[in-house]
Amino acid sequence: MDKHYNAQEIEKKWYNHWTEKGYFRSKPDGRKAYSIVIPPPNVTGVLHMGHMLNNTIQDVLIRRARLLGMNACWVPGTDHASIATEAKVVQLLRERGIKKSDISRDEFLKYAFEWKDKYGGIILDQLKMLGASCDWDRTRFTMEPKLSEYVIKVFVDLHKKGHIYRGLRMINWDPEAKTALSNEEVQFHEEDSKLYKVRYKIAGTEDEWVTITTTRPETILGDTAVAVHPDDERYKHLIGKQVIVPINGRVIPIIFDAYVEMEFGTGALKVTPAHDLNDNDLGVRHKLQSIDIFNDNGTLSDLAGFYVGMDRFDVRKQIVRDLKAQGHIVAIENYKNKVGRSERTGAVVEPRLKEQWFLKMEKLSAMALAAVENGDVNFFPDHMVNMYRNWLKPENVRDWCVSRQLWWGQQIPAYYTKDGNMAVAETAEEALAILNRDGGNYKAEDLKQDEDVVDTWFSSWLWPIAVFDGFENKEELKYYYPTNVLVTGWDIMFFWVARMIMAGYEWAGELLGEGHEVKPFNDVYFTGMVRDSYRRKMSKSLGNSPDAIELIQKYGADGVRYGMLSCAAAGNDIVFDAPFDQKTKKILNESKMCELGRNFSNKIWNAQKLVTMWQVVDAEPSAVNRFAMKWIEQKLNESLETINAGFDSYRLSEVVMGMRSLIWDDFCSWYLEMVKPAFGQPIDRPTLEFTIGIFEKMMTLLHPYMPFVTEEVWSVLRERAAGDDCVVSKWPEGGAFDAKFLQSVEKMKEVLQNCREVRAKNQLTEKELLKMMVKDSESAQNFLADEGLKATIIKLGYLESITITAEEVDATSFLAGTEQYFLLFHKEVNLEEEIAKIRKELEYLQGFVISIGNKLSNEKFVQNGKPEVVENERKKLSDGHAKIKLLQDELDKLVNV
RNA sequence: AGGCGGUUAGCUCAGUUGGUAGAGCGUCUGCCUUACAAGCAGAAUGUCACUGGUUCGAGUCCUGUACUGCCUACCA
Repeated sequence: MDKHYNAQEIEKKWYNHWTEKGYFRSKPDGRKAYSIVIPPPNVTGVLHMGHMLNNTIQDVLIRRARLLGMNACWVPGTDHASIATEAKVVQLLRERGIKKSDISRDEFLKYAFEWKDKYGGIILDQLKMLGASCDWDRTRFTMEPKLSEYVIKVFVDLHKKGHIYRGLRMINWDPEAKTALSNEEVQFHEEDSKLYKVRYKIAGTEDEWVTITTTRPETILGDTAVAVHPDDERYKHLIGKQVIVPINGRVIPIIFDAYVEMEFGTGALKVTPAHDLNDNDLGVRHKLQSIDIFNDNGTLSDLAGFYVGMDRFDVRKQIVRDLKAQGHIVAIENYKNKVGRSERTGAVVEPRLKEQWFLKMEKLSAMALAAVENGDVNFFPDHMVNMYRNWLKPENVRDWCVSRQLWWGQQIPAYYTKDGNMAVAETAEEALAILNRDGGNYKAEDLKQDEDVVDTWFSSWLWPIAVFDGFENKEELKYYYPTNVLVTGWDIMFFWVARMIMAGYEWAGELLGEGHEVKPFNDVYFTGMVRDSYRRKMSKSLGNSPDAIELIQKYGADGVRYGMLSCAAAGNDIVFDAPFDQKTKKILNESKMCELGRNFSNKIWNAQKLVTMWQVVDAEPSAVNRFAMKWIEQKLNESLETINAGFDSYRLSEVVMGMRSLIWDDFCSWYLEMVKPAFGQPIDRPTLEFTIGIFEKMMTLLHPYMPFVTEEVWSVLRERAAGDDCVVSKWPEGGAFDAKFLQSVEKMKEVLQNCREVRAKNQLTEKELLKMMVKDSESAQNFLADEGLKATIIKLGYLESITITAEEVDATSFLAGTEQYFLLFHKEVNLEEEIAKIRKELEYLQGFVISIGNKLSNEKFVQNGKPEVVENERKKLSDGHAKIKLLQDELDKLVNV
């Protein structure tokens, strides 16, 4: 028989079995629903560590709900990820020699869908390898016809309600993708750059100058003012003066505005309203002209007048040379500043004034903030509320730019006429009707639909409603909505979580009517980021993420799941321990954490092997077995309380570690050793039956975390009828346990550990049976009164007998609780070592007793402390004194030898 | 600049209403003992960052400091 558990074969077998049986399918019925919607991964994405963490957590929660008898429904799907996917398709076409600008929108979409059909869904198959128990029949896609319909519907609805408007605003422009971006899609990072000090001549003078400071000399051509602080003594004489812009010679005013910081650079600032957010504000305040000197692709436009058609970064180099040649450069300094780059394309973002569609956020964000602040939606960990609040408070909220100059996405349902009229409607026909309602006489061919599409998040914010077709099917929505929990990374708290809450409050009420909850989920579980050993966020671009599939192949899905979850407290980043190859600097597909998971699978599988290979005999259980059964049942009941409480508060890593300890330490190392028959001997039937029953319960408990190995073990523990599978077994009911009894077993373990230590030190094998003597005392009498416990000590300690004695015993001794134990064997004891050990223990105990004595002699403690705490301290004190006496006697005895 | 975290064993981290600290890994010792060497048995290890306070009592609550991570904004 194999010594090692083989995860690969077994996992595949069981996943197929589960799906064939349809265990993951969910339809509304009389049971209580437990629903989760997956954070849809990018349709063309591949599984990475973040997904694994995220989806394992969701699977754990869903599987447990299923075991608890709820109607568990986990809805999978993918996101069309407009900008990311479009960027990929553009690149793919470029490789084939096709330029996006050369093909039509329809042709482009054809290619894009080809790409989607080819690569879309890979990630869903990978989730299956991980064991994700999604209802695959419900798989959705954010750009499928139905979901797109809903997007258009809500766009029109928001427009009707007056929340959506079109306006000329400063937006973030991605010159690579040639689209606007929302603020959230721009990432600022510190980069090395230069600070240029450039002097502008004051108009009407021969040799008077103002020196401004800039990081972007190429925008000089768009300057329409120079600004200084009104209190700046250096520039007071310039009131009413003008300066001449270098290169193009435009004459522009000097303006005074408190926005300027006197201490920075030269205290003078060039103002380019078209290309900087703050400059734009200045421009508005001082009614300055705004000159857009860039084309959409980042080259200079005709309006720049110079360097037309050159790329902005080439222009920066060239214009510096030219300024230098003309004597305008005063200084160039090295400087670090934060540069905004497009999250998707990495291009440096260009702030520009553009006509875009915006969604007013004032009302929506207030609703979303209230929902979390009043506890309607709960965050785990709860301190995430602070981050959320900070983002959503009114002064930080800006209107959401929802239009994107892309093709891959839902096209904005706005229709324009040549003479400047516009209507927003779900279809062109409706738009035509609206336009003609007030006496217009337009024909269908006169209308042109807006070229832009909506932001991806404008479709994903509907996800919890849309996946249940809530806009048309109220029954499913009523049953599954609100979903129980959303599991996602905190990095998309604003992109997505907040916006789903907004959408819920905006539409769920209308759809469901009075009396139904409108929030999209009860709880939000924020996972941390997965980082590498240098604490960098794992990402594809850094190449510092291990290959998820290879990890699964190496350690089994169970192993990887265990590894990730055992160190993933909610909200905490997890440092994944995959090592780097020192030579190649490449990350290896190895992990100690996952190895532990694999080892755990193996341990369980071996325990199963032991239990199933026993011969059985019809007989009464021995005292030891009766004791062992009583103990493990109560131990399980005790653990179950912590496990359930842990689940309810999403302490998933604590729960799995508790389970490991229960199964490995208590069940395997203690219980199985207690009931294990001697080699070649059979086990009595009641004990075997009971053991299998307990084993099954443990498999059910662990199943959410390690679904495959538990199913495998479940299947071989006994003959099974069809449909009797671990995945649909019943979560164990709790039961009573006697804390005092459990405590006495812990003490028994302590006695046995001491025995083992003595054996280890004296090289005594287990074959050598020892006699144990216990010094007579009330507690010793009580402790050993349990015949089962006594028999267990004899069995596991490899003892010949245990005797309570009042006589002096000359043998190796140890303390457990307040009793003194002696082990008799024929080898010499090492006196010095023994004395040193006792002295050390005495020292510790004396300090311990003194500190407790101080506490108890403190009247305030005795008066104010809780009675049970005080009582406990008294017990500790008297036990301490008793122990000290025993040790002191022992020490005296040894010293006097 | 504003906000939020973190600082506990060599490493990664738990520590849920305040009662002198835990796990796993790693290290060390002894074992290929018939379920398991992916294992078994045992051992060692801490001024709980620093400071002041509240309290009978502080890793835990409050003040401040240092270091560190992240988020948001600004940095011409």
